Amino acid sequence: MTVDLDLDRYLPYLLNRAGARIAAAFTGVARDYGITLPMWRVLAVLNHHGALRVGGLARLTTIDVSTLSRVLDGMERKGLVARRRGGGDQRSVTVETTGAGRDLTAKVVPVAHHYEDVALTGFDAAEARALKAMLIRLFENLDRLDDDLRAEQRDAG
Amino acid sequence: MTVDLDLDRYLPYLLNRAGARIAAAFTGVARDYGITLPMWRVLAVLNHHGALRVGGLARLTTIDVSTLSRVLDGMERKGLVARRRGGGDQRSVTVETTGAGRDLTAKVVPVAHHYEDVALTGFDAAEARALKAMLIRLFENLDRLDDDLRAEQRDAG
DNA sequence: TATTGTTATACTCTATAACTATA
DNA sequence: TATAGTTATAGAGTATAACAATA
Repeated sequence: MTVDLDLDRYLPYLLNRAGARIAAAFTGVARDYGITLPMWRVLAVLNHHGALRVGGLARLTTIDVSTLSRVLDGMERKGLVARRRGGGDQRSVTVETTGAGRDLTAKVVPVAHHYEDVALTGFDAAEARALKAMLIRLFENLDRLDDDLRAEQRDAG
Repeated sequence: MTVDLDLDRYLPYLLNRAGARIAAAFTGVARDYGITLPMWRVLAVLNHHGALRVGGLARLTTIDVSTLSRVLDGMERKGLVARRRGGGDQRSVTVETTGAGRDLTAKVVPVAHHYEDVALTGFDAAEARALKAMLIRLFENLDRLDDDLRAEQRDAG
């Protein structure tokens, strides 16, 4: 080891490895149902939160707005979601699932639960809870970091 | 909520969100040093494990072999790594960092540590250890799942 | 015959910026 | 002027399969 970075205990590496594995597994599932992984993320978020504006959907799916716009194009072509302008602010676009979108979601959700169960094999309920709580704290810390970086750039620019 | 999938407690979602955030942050860092995130992953793995064959490097970076082949093309053009054929099996190609690659790694590692510290703000040492241990178990469970799926496909095909 | 790695190809995602419409 | 979303575009990653060389 030339420089001191112990990958086996380096959080971003461990997070990426686990995330890549679970994403790869679910990419296969999504394909079985004729969609991509980002499309499944959109369906899952809409299922949980109901109709959302594009910006909010982008934040909740961690998909960039411009990328999401194209993902939604594809989903509209497949008849899974519908976009409508307005709802107060006429600049905004609200996205909601169609009946077909909800049907597909209902089919995939049990598989999603199964994969989570497999991932958590050997974890007891308390451990699983603790893991999820820590992932949430991690995300919030990084969220704050993002804000700080933006503030620095604003001050510098 | 139409179907029962509580995203706020759904592990793959939480993992993806945290992973996406940390990847976005580190994509910016990598760019500051003139490389991409996958290139940084390659440098970090080579730094930790020493010279590796392409296959092993692909496994340890969670980058597909064919994708990695192109990433390495770019890194060779930048003079960060060198490939050499052989070392026993003449089909294999061994990848190692150059002096410039090691210099760059040495510059990025402190930043990597900083980002880990920020991500773990508010975690005590025991919590951080527990989180990392659980991420490793998670990965191993999914690894086994991957093997099982491959076995099923083999049996089916 | 199977495996290692590269190459071809086509597709998806990503990121920046320019643009339209509205606020 | 600023914001919401789309579109243009170029690039980077991904996946499958075909391929060359070696085992």
